Amino acid sequence: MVRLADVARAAGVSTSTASRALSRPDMVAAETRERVAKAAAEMGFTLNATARALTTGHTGLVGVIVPTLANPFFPPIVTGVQESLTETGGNVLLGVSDRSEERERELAAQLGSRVDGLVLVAPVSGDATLRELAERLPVVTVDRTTPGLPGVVVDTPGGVRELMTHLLGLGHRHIAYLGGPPGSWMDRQRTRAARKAVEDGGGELTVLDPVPPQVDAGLAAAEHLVRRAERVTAVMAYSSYVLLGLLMGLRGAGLRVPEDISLAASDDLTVIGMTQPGSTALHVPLQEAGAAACRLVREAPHAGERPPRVRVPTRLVVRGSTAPPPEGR
Amino acid sequence: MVRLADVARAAGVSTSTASRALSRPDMVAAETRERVAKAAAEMGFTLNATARALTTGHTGLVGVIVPTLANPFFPPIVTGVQESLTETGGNVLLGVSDRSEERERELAAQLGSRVDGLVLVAPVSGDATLRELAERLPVVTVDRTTPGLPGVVVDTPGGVRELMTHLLGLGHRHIAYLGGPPGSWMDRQRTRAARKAVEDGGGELTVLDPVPPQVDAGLAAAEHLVRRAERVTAVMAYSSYVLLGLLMGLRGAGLRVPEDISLAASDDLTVIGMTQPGSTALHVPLQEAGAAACRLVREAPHAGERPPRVRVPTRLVVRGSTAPPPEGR
DNA sequence: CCGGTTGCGGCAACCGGTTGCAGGCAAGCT
DNA sequence: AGCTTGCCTGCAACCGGTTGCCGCAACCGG
Repeated sequence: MVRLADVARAAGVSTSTASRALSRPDMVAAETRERVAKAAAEMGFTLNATARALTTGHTGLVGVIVPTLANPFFPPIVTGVQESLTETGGNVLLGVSDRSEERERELAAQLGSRVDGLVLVAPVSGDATLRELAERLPVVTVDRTTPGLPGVVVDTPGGVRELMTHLLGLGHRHIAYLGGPPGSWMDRQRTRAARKAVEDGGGELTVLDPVPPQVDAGLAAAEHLVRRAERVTAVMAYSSYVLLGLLMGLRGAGLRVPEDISLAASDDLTVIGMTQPGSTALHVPLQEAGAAACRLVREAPHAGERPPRVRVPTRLVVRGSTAPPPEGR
Repeated sequence: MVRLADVARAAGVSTSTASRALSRPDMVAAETRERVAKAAAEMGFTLNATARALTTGHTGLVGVIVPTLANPFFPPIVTGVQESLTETGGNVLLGVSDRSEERERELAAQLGSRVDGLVLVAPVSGDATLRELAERLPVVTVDRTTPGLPGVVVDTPGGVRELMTHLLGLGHRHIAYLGGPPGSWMDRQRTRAARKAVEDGGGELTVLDPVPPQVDAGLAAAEHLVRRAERVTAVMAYSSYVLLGLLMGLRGAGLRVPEDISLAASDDLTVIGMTQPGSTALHVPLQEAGAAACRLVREAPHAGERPPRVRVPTRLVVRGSTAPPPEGR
């Protein structure tokens, strides 16, 4: 392994000069700089990032701890961080917590001494633990807030409102929300936002029983819906998978989408844009959320009295599954 | 930031002893060891991974470079590496190449000096570039082989054979393969394997025009299929999305799955297990592939004359979408 | 009772860079 | 011409651990 000292010798300068020639070019005469650069290139030299990190105190790495990569919700967040980091040559040090608090803590400890900051996505640890962690290095949470810590959240309530406004604008008055997962905090948020938006718009919201995020759940709900189809003219499903089931089930019962009934989802997995017709959905800008988190980490205001909060807006993607209700409804 | 020297002082020993007490416990008297451990715990001390890496020469990190995280194919591979690494307290340093050769090279250079080895997933760089890289640190490719380098590949041809054998065993004789993406090397592999398996089994394979991995493509193909439905009794689609389209399209045309026609896919995205009935598919053990790659990297035989190759077998998951053909076919 | 082991702990060099400080030199100023 | 100024460069300390080697003390057997 060729070291900086070797390059320096080859270029006939001291290691300090070689170091400066490579990392602070403006501090070195042009001619010297080029001699060093040439020698480095010829010898295939790269600065050793570890050694560099040791002296400078920062590594250029950001740790990202996610619950899992199996849920399509999380990879885009990682991508967002990575992308934002690329601008400055940084990289992502990944941790997967499997939603275990112990593992999360362990990962934070492991990564802590290698990174410039930590992005915790939907962390399971308690507020106190997180705050303690934040005393040692910059920490930002995503999709969760902790008093005293900077955080990034997606404005789902705002998005739900926009989606409902879209449906109301098309003329729908009887709208159903098929929510879930049962008992989830997020679901309550969505339900509340949906109800308020629909009622403010002069409509009526039917809140169906919450279901798990699976296609069968949508199929079952479709059956249930068919009976009340003469009243409900539009359905918002909270999950793309559920929407898929709904779509299949309603079709199976002979209903047309969107002519007889409109469908929309409050997330936007790839598959949903590929149905026929494409389904209207709430695009959740997870990648931007990741990038925002990365920026917050690097601005590194550690813990402050008014930690910065970023709320990233969703975007309504109108595809073919929503249309005005049938005549006379 | 509390350093080892501080702990040592608090415990009344030298830093060397403190170091050994923490990293090589058996070299130190039990009583001393405990005194150090206690001091470390009280002061909230953690060994600085960067400094440690500098002296020991290994970091405990493995770099994983993937083309993207947006394709559901790749995250499981990363998870596999991560999981295999967890056993020894290692972590994953992630790179996303966006399928750009330049970016890939850049990432390899950046990560190279921070990791103990590199897992390149479906790399786009040429063989020569990869071999050159492998001279500097252990490199393993996944889903691609390069002469002289260790690699992990998924045995898709073997899987396709198994899937076809399953269909033949059910009694199907006229089977169609709906492949793609057009022009892909992998598709040719699958086509060849499928043809051989079906013909060996006394059946007849219809190779449909390759399509892009999208639901609409499946819908369109379904229409096409309906006309020849009296001949073909089973279809293997190369992509879950395509299968989904097929399923919708065939149902729309009044055919029942699996009573009238059997469907199967040669990959196994989450959504496919959630159709009604669940779809038979070839489970591709991406996570195991990642874990295998990680093991290879750490055995670190660098480049050798007979670099180790791991071929991970697929697993046929029989769900409800395949059944014997209708009577008399 | 003595020399030889054995076990434990400390000294100091080292990993591969970075950086504060000071010296050397040439150009600029009076 | 003499002195200041400013630009480059080198010296050496340092980042935070690890580890080869040596010394010391206790313990062993003869």
